[in-house]
Amino acid sequence: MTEPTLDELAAEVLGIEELRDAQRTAVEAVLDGRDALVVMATGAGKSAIYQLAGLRLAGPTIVVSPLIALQQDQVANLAAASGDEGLAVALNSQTGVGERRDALERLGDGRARFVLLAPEQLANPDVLEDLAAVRPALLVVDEAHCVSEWGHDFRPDYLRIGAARGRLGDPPPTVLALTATAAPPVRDEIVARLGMEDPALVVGSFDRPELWLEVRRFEDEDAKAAALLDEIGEQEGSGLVYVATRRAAEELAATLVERGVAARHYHGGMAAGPREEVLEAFLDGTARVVVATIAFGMGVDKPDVRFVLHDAPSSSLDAYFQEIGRAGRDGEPASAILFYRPQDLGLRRFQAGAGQVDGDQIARVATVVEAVDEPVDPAELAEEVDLTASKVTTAVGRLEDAGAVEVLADGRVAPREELDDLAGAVEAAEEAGRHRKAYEESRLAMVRTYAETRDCRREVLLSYFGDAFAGPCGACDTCADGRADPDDGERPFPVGAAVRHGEWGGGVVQRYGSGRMTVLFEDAGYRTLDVGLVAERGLLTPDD
DNA sequence: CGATAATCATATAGATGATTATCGGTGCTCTATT
Repeated sequence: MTEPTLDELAAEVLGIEELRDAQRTAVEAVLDGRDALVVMATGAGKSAIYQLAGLRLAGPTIVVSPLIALQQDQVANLAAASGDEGLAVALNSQTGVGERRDALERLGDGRARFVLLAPEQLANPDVLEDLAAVRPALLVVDEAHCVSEWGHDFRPDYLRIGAARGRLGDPPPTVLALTATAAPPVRDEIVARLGMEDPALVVGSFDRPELWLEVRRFEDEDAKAAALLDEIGEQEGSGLVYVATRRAAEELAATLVERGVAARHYHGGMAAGPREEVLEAFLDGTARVVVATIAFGMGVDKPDVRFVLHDAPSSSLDAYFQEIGRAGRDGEPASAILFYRPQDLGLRRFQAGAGQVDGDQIARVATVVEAVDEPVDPAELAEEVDLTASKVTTAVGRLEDAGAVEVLADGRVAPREELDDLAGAVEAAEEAGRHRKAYEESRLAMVRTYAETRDCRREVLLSYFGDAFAGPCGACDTCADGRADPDDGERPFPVGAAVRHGEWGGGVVQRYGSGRMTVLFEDAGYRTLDVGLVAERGLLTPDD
């Protein structure tokens, strides 16, 4: 009996008529036992990659997914596509004891091929042991940008997936990371944190030509609010409005309802019931507009979203691109308009910089870890040093970055040799914190660049993701206004060139525009320099 | 960082402006109660 080909498997089990090249490349890499990072636009069939690879591999596939709702969707999708109700199972805090035992049994004897879970599950040594026992062949990290976006303070178990992998078998399972949005430094971090070795990098096209890109600038808050309301009134079809606070979501939705717009609000402070209800209403068109915080969106696959408006800039272009990417998935024209006030970057700066700890707090945590003979539980640590759990998490993360402590698979914190020099370790941890902050600042600066550019917006956006798109695109406000400056020529280094700066170290040229060039430095993040000055003063030299 | 709520000072009773304090976004899991 011959094995079915990938195409046959895709057609018969998953109902996929034709595999795209990128999908095939990624599946084949994984089947060869090679780690892979796939960056592909939403809707391009990322799930099919792990599904196909998983069906072909000898052992079961573990899929790490950030939300329980997404895990349930995936379980249901696999069941529906294959007609096999139990092909995929989920493990989470809501799984009962019997259900859990049954799931593991099915994974063990091959009746179930996929298990969906959140990274927090991998922090539980018992779960890890149970999973290792079914000899998984593949570890998939879906929405892999969460490693970088959430791991540092919000959901630290995202940073522990790499360590968990090592306990899932010998040799450990192949790692497949999937995401729709990841600029080069985010990709590098995913690869490093997941401990991927020589990964195959599969990057699809980022451009979404059906999206109209526009930024409207305001100085006055009231003027901005009025313009936003008018725009929502004029837009036709379904749309999303992203706001920065829960309160703004509720207030704007209420104002829209007063004006006769079928609008609802959505944010993370709502109970599960109402949240689900709003999502349903948006999907079936009962709610034409949803006003939401960043809580809304992951896994929302509605093809006919006609507009995504932003009342405030996002914290990064990665986040912005993901949010506007929810429009126009049917390929029909859709609008992405940012209502921009420079002051609004302040709130995002705060939000991106949250989870900062000072030297004293780091020192207190380090002292306790150093003083205790055995690994410490973070909860005890929090009590001992009188800090909140999240502060302790951040402090531990910084110390870990500095190589001074180690977080074990069960979450306990153990000192490393470097901690003997307490002052030195604390200083290194503070430095790691400053580094992180500078990086976040530079990402926010790129949002500012996008908002304030007079060049083609599509070019700014795509170059951020390392795409060599050269404007004008003809589908953004600057191109339409004829403002987009044709590139005036002087390019001391080509895009993609490795350069070195006296203060900021090594970096890579990202893009040119309006007489300025953007360089992504390894240590200092994104920086924009004047091309004339670079040439005149020799600010940059070729590297390697 | 910036918007807003709370408090204070003034200087004589109700309100205005100045200063200070607080808040702001994403979810999992475990535990204790209804």
